[in-house]
Amino acid sequence: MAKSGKSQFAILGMLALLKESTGYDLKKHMESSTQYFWKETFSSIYPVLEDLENQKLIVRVKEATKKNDRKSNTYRLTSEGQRILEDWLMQPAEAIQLRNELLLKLFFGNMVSPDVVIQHLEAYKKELKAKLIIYQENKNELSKLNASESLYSLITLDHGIRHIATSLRWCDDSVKILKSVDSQNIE
Amino acid sequence: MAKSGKSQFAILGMLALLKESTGYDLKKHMESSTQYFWKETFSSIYPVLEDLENQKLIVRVKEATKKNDRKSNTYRLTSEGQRILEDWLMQPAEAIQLRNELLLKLFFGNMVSPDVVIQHLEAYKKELKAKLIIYQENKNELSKLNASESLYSLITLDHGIRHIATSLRWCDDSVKILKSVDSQNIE
DNA sequence: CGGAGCATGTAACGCGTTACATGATTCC
DNA sequence: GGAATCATGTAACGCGTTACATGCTCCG
Repeated sequence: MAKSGKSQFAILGMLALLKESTGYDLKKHMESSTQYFWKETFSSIYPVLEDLENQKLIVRVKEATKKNDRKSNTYRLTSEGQRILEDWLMQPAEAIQLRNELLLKLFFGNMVSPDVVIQHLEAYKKELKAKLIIYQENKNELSKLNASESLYSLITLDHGIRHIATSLRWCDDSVKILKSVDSQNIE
Repeated sequence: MAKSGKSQFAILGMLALLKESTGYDLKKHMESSTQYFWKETFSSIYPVLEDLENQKLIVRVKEATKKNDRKSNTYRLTSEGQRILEDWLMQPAEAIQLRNELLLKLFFGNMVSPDVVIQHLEAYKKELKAKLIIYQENKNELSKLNASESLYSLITLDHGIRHIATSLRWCDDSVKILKSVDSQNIE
């Protein structure tokens, strides 16, 4: 019953990292670390947490007893939860199948003016640049920690940074191509 | 009623490209062109086609009359469909929010042996290499056409190829890092 | 004759997202 | 006092995926 999927493992993993956490805090930490490849909403976190508790994969170490500190539920992994998490970590990851609306629009680019396509690319560039700044900041922060703590965060973050750089170059090159084609048509 | 979302536009766009097509053929063409950033299943295509017809965005130009050629329905865009498609093409594309299971597993990499992580990366590399070959073949095919026909296909395909190349390099570099860390711990 | 490919659909399910709803606490 | 943040949840919806179900035709 209730959610099953991958959210479960994302939450389990995050809980393992934090040792102890509330649902709220789990989300905050995801926002500052996994946000670019994994997000959860409160609407999935709380039911999943309940589910996980029912499955004995996590335990509530602090109850929301109406009048204690901040009416928050704090959870911790059980050894069974630890085992399930490790099992999942060892399974091969399923290939992602993305739906990229920008690429879909570009693919149909000949149905509109090249200017429209160029505008889409420019807007995308803007997004990418903003993201790049954030990622670079994150990277700087992580670099201050010792390697054993930040190793895997840095590897995943590096993935993001490299892909942004690649996208940025692709945007620039594509815009150039479109502009040159456009000017040829005008002549 | 029935599907709305983006599938609608993907199908509308593909129909515009093909001028006339059956649902089956639409899917075949997507498989050989947009598959790496957009896919549709028969279970979505047929209901969407019905929906689109009800909305007068497409018309059935050949009916499946039990005993005509192959009992297939052939559709074509209406001018209204053309308009709706162009409207959508001009709207800014929504940012994709991906869920990348591989990255999630890597992020939690310190909970398992580095070998497990390396295996994930190697498996991913294998996938990427297989894809790269297909994309490169597609690119060769497209290069034979004249530029105006293949321009946008090449741009989107190029996006895929570049990102694969980037991922491949990232995998290699990450494996190297993990192996060096691993050997340090053994000492 | 048999298998691959053509062709169309339905039903159920999974599962994430959005909107809705509430209330305490901290800080300015 | 009021905004921002902490904190938790429910209900409905959207919408894609999987499994199921069927039948023709072309080719060897």
